[in-house]
Amino acid sequence: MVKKQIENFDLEQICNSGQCFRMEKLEENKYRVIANDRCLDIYQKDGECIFNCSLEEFAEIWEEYFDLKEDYKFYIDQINPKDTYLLNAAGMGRGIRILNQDLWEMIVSFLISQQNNIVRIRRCIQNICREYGEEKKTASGESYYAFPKPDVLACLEEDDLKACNLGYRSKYVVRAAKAVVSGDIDLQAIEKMKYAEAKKELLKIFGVGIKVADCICLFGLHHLEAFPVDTHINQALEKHYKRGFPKRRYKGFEGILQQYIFYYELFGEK
DNA sequence: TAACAGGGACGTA
DNA sequence: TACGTCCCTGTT
Repeated sequence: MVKKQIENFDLEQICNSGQCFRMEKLEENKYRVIANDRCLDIYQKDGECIFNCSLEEFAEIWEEYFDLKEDYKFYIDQINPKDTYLLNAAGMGRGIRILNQDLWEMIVSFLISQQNNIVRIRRCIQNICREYGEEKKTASGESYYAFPKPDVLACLEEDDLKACNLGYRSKYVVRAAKAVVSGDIDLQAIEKMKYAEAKKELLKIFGVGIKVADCICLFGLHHLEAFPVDTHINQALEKHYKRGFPKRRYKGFEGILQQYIFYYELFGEK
């Protein structure tokens, strides 16, 4: 067990921020996340956090995963004091962090996300993991499923994932898996690229458009300058930034602010 | 019951 | 650049 006091870290907010589809609230103050082929339970109350793992595992895996070495207050402090909308948004979503998630998992997750709602995205991914992911056990003997690797999904027919509720997105995922296995898409190479180049490469994947590519860059590659624009963000920008969002002022961490805006639009009181 | 929208992207014009 | 279409589910 690892006990920590952490600023700007709220699991409920991260859960609802729509960047991670394999994190769930088990009960009040208790959360579970599956990532890196591992399953972790976390207790959080009033800023105090208890990670149910060894100190070694925390240092090697989860500190990085939850981006805990980054100082988010530093970014929030740079918000224009006159921009009350953004201040309010960041004030409400200040516990959000951009997780360091697996690139392949993010590609699949956001292929599925298009024209889809969060509840169903979660279920789709759950179905895929149960059907094609490796079964694992927690220390206490509970079983869970890892995210299926590309080579497993590459063996499928294009429509096979319709059984997992993906609908027309099934062929996107299967084709992406085949592209990774064939070498047409080189994940390790993409991980070394800068934002612009990585985005360009991701756009080659069938089913990946600009918005999805930006989501993958932000959540799967930790390019904090990626600023995904979906319908919600678009509405917010039209309402509050008629002259455009001041990306120059916030160069290099626009993606963090995007998350505050997104979260505020979904959960903030109007 | 039917219609509609939901964190888009593709193909065609 | 614009528009119809793709699949499924929960909501109205």
